[in-house]
Amino acid sequence: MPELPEVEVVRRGLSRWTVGSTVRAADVLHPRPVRRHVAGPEDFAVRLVGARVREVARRGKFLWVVLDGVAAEDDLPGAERPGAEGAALVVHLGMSGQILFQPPDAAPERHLRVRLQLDGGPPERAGRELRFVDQRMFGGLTLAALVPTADALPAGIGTASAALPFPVAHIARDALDPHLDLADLVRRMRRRRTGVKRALLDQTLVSGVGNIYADEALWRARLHYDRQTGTISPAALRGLLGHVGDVMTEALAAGGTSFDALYVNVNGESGYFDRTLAAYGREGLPCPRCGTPIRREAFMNRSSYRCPRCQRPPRRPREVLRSSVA
DNA sequence: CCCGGATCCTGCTGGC
DNA sequence: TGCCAGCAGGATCCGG
Repeated sequence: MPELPEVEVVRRGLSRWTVGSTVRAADVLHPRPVRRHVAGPEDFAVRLVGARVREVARRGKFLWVVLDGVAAEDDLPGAERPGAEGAALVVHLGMSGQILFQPPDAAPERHLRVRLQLDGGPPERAGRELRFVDQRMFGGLTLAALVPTADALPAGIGTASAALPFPVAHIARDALDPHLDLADLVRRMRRRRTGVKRALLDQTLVSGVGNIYADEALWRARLHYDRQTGTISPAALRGLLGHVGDVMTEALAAGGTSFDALYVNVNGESGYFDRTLAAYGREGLPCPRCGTPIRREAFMNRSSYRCPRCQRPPRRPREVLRSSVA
């Protein structure tokens, strides 16, 4: 389940393998992963051929490959926006997406969806092809124009440009972005009339946080997932966001220590970092802080893990009281 | 505009 | 042994 740290590991691998290379051929084996490319799989493949990789950037869980020489850039989504310039291949891993580099004659993976043949680039990487493998196909690839952001700061990690791909333009700066405006984020979170975990998972407030790291940060902050954001002090919210950054930084370091930075195990065990998790996936196991068994609860059509002692439910879990009285 | 629930996908697991 | 419900969970869409 790729969240920010896993996606950043993939970004670094992609960058090392592809910067400077040119797409010789593109092959879409299943239409679904390119569904966001409204012009269709054929258009997607045709336009990529001849494109050259300039850099690989990331914001939250979105990756994009900045490309030179994409045919008919003026037709790409977002190209009509004022100041739009250039093109990018946008990659989202969804739940089960992987980027792999393989010899072209290697047996196709069971869930191989898209393959790109590359020419040039780093000499020691020559001859490999890029493969997008995705079992559940929640993720995908698309081509889009780069559009200006509201300010002149770099748009994301790995880019010096202030432009974002059109489909990424609504995504907030992520928890590890040095240009994240923490005070503004705290203000916006407190204005929301919703639970704190919902707010953490809202990619338009702060991006990159998924179910695992949300639960871990809430455990560290001793907060229940359903605490209304407006009832949490600014200092406590800053503390929570500090834990979000810490847990992701630690996870990224653990991913970086593994043998092959390109391999992210998204279907099986999380690998190195999962031994460090305090709450997520630990139903019935003792809380590392107080020993109380961790509880799993259904929340937002998924699971939340918390310590029932360290993370007490709010006194007024919802706003139901107010509306029913009124 | 804001909020929250439904939806899309496939494969695995566990209960009966 | 087979069948089916439940679960995994990203982003997006849509109704209130």
